[in-house]
Amino acid sequence: MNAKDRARYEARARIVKAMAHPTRLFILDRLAEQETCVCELTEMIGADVSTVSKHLSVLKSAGLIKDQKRGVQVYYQLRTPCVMKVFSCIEGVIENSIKEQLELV
Amino acid sequence: MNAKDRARYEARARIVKAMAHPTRLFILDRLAEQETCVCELTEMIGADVSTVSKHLSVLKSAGLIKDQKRGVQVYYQLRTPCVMKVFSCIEGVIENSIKEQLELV
DNA sequence: TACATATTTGGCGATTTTGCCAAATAGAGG
DNA sequence: CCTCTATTTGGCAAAATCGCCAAATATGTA
Repeated sequence: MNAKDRARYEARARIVKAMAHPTRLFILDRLAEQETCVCELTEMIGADVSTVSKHLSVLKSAGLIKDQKRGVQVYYQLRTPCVMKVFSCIEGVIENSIKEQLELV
Repeated sequence: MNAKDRARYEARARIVKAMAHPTRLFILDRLAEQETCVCELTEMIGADVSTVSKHLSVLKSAGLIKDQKRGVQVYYQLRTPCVMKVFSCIEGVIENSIKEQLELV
């Protein structure tokens, strides 16, 4: 594997890593449905605001979401809808695993 | 967010985390093309065999790949082809980011 | 200006991840 | 049985991630 390929996989990994957390997956799921402000997300998630804010900043630096300030509040939006396709793939993997475990019994 | 939802996002995150490493993304990419043995992957990646083996075990426990022993060698295969869709989504995110950076200039 | 609310940032301890080495395990062939 | 090759596992130190608290910042309002 040459340097160029290595760089490509690292770039991809940066984005996948940004998604690799239950709270961040929840945020993406929610934003796919509708844009939401930090305070609302914080309430839904039930963690410290600073924690939620940091998760948002991870998603934003990865280019997955964008923000828009309105008054005192900051609304976050999904930048690309294809994130949902990723979810359906993941669900497929989970279903496969469950099926297989049933077959073993 | 209730306990059931929380569990669902954690299950998803386990799988996304399994993909969240450049070497593991490379392995998935390669296996999508053709099944490959550990020794071959190790050579392509250029890391210690034990390192590659551990990466493979991460992908396997997540249910993303499966192995098949043939003689002394172990061949790994993709368990679901939809991983490639994830890649195309990721590429889209990367392209969006690049476009936007160009617009800023 | 002073105050209240919303959000981000700095920092810290705790946990997890990563990659290498060394050692253990497994199968093929002499 | 012994040896060689392929692979996995145990263990450890370095690096990254996580979540909370405290403090800083920003904005709307009295």
